[in-house]
Amino acid sequence: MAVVLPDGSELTVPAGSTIEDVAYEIGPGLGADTVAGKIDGELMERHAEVSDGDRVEIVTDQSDEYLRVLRHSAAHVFAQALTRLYPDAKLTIGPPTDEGFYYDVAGVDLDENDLAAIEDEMESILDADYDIERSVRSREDAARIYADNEYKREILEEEAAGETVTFYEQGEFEDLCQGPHVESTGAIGAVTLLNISASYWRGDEDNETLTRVYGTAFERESDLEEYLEMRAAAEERDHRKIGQEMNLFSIPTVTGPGLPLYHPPGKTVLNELSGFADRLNRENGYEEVETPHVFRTELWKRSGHYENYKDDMFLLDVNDEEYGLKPMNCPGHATIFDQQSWSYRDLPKRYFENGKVYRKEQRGELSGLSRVWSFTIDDGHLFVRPDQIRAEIESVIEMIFEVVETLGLDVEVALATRPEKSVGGDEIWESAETQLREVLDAGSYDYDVEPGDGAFYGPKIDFGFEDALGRVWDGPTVQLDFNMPDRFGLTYTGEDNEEHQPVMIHRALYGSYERFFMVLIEHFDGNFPFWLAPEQVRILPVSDDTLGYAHRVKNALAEAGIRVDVEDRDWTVGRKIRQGHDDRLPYMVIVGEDEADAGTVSVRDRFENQRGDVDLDAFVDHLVAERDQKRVEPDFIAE
RNA sequence: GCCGGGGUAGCUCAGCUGGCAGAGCGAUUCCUUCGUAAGGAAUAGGUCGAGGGUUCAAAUCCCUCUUCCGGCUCCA
Repeated sequence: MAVVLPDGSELTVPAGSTIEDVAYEIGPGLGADTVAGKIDGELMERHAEVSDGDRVEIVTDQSDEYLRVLRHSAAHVFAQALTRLYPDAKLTIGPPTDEGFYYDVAGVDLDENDLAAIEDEMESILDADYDIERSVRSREDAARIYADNEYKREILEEEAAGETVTFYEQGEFEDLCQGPHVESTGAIGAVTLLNISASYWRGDEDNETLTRVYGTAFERESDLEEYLEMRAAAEERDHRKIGQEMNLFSIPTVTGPGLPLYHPPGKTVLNELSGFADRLNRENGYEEVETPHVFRTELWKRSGHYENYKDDMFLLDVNDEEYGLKPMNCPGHATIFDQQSWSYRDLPKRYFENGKVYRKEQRGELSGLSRVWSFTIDDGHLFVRPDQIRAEIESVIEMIFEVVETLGLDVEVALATRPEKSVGGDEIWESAETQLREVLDAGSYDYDVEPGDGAFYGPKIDFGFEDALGRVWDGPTVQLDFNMPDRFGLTYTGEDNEEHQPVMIHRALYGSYERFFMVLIEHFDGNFPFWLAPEQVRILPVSDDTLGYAHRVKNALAEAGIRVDVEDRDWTVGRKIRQGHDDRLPYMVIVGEDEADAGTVSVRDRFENQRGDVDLDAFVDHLVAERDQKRVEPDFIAE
């Protein structure tokens, strides 16, 4: 039989060959270095058998996947150390992740103070350099070994397919595991435990709570140090920290959880964002509407939100009648559409609202601006004929990419399909999902499919952004909805003079302003592009003698619509500059006697570039252009 | 909602094996009028998240609540 190698060539090997055999077939050096392999892209143990036609890739300590293998082994080292210190601990699963590994355990009560001792034990296991050896046992033997561990027995029963299972041994420790692993514990150069939390057995909240310990491992100590420094740097970019430093927003305890307050500088940024969205909406034929924050629950019974999300809504009793704060804007917009009759010639109808919504999310979920109880969606709802669906979705995706590219963000695209809890028939869902998929394919966008992740009323395309710590959050979205128009009885008159049902498209360019703000703060580390910066320019007079000229310069900039202030505190110039950098200003303007006499300014940007003897009008012209073109970085001095 | 860790001056934090509530920054006042990343001095500033308990005595120990953080689960 033959397997296909990464370079596309075919290699003939005897039937029953393993990955390691394939490697030896390629060359004895490679065979000896083989740690694991990939069959059709899936990471496998090096003893795994290959089949005819498989795409086979050899993993050595030079491969990208090696780190994953090493971290899996590090998880075993953790388990070994834990078992030594806590013999009653029951191991469950301990996989590698993108950043490191975790191990879920039961039967122990750990807190963060216990990690240091476990880490010490792990170090000594690395030093001991135990060989990591694979062994094969019968399922009966394995079950006997795990007589006291119901979790491992459950894994044996449900997940181990064959009559035999594999174990990996290192020193006195062994663990049921499919591998692959590194040669010996000494191959793991550096290991650390990061934090401790809870998880549920098999990820089901009805199951027992397990203790999850997160850690990471590297080949070299220097790599670990680099990683820890990176993490520390990422923490510095945390939007909650920067939000405080730049006076953007606060979420005080007294106002209730997840209810952010925007301070003037924060609101300034939000206004710029909504202005940008206004322009895009106007250019794309949207009409702005406005709806109240509270409605009769009757409305959400009609839309289906009440049935699905009643427990997460803020409900009010008003004169013995139930009202609720709006968790979504779409029922309001559908109702507006329903207030008059429409011809097929009127469609598509595109409504838009910066609509504040309220959702009583689970308390443990709230986090800065990324998960909140009150947030504003730049919410658009399109009422379209079936033949208009594709063009409208394409247009929305173009608008989203205009935002993403203007700001230089990285975005992940995902198609989310029908969830378990959903309304509407099979054909409707099928058709909706197919159309979204076709648009994505036609535009040759890279995207993942997330089965079951759609909204209850329809499938959607989600656009995700990473925060400073690499967590992905949903931002922009396009959702196709055949169900809401049905529930609201929406119609238009067709060319045939018959009544037809329009299709609804829900869309948001930012998602929620709150979350998008979080993404921007962390992406730019608070160093907003000029057009977004709360304070765009600060004038620093060298001494009080030039305060008057400083104000004249300020007025000249303010007249051009620049957000500008004069630093008039009794400080040295050095101190003022220091503060200006701490405040993340795009530009500072220093004015002293020389500038006052010449009618010029001295400009300093956030990159510490400076240029003196600058003509004021030329500077203003540049700022206006930089603002209007939404350039990402201050470039007056660079240009 | 679940597990773990936190909440002390406007901000960042120390104090928490019980014994007079602290520092730096910021603010205010005074001195200084300064040329590209922190000039000097003085002063003010606190219901130690809230409530209850133990104690001669609680920021400190115990309980309840609240809120934040890290994960888990959830996310229209």
